[in-house]
Amino acid sequence: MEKPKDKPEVEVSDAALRDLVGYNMKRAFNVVQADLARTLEPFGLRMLTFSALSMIVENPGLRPSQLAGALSVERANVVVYVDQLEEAGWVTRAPSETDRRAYALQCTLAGRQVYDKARAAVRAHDRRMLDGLREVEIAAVKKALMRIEGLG
Amino acid sequence: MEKPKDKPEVEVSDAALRDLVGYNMKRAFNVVQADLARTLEPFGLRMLTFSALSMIVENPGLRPSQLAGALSVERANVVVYVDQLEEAGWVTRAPSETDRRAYALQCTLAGRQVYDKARAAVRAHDRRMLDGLREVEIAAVKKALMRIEGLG
DNA sequence: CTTGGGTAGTTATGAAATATAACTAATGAG
DNA sequence: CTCATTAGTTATATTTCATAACTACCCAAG
Repeated sequence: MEKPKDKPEVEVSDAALRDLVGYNMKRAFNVVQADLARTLEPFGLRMLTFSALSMIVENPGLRPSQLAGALSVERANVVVYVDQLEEAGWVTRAPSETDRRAYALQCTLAGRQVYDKARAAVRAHDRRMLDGLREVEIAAVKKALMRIEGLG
Repeated sequence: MEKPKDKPEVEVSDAALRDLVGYNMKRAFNVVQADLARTLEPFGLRMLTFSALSMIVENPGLRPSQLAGALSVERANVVVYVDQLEEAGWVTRAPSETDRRAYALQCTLAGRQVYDKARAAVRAHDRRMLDGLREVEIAAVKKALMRIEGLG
């Protein structure tokens, strides 16, 4: 049997995987995720705490279980996000008027201020990620992504 | 001060996040990842072990450190993937001819067979994810994803 | 040849994200 | 009132991924 040669200098090919949109999506998303984390870090936010804060700003009085549904995460994990946002003084847990088990999540003035700044930074990050793409291409990407999401 | 109302029945809006391509990408990728995991599970493969196997099939004699670079993961994690592939009898660690520290990764006949079947299933999964999109749109998505990846 | 800095693979470990199970308190239908 | 269900929480397990340190080895300078 002939010995297997190793490839110390030759370029590694991933052509078979490149065919797959999922592979390209994972690699692109890794880049986006890393850049977004760097973008949010100065604000003391992470991807999911920023998303949660955004949801609370957009939907005042939102309840944790609704937040879990909107973010597609478990209720148990939402507790951690809200804890962090509450400790930072950006979100409050007000008692619900209609259900004594539930809370109405509200964002504070400080929360609104950090959100506005973080949102501007995130939008700049998003534009950076799309740099060099034409509007029609961006639209195609958004449409495709939302269609894919709808399959799940 | 007026009491905060909660929103027990109203639909939760994520419009601010929907503007961001990164948010749409994360949600779409979650769907893709879940479907891919279901697709690979019957073969005893996961996303990264399938990717590793594909790389080894495409690049016989590949070395673990090269595999780490190609997959953008740490060398230490590659050990785990190769361990799994080796235990399943799909990949062998042959001694390198040129460097006694290194291994030349080879896929076995059984490895090639499971790869061919898994690859067909993954390609079907990929087509399923793109169902309803036109060729031009798919091309735009691929181009955009590769461009975004190039920023990292 | 020898010596020292760097590299390949491995191991052990830690950090972070995410999921599961069980608990308390409250709701709401019958 | 009773009881199955739900909201929020807690504790815990799992998984993923990165870091540090180790051995064996390579290689180039002296």
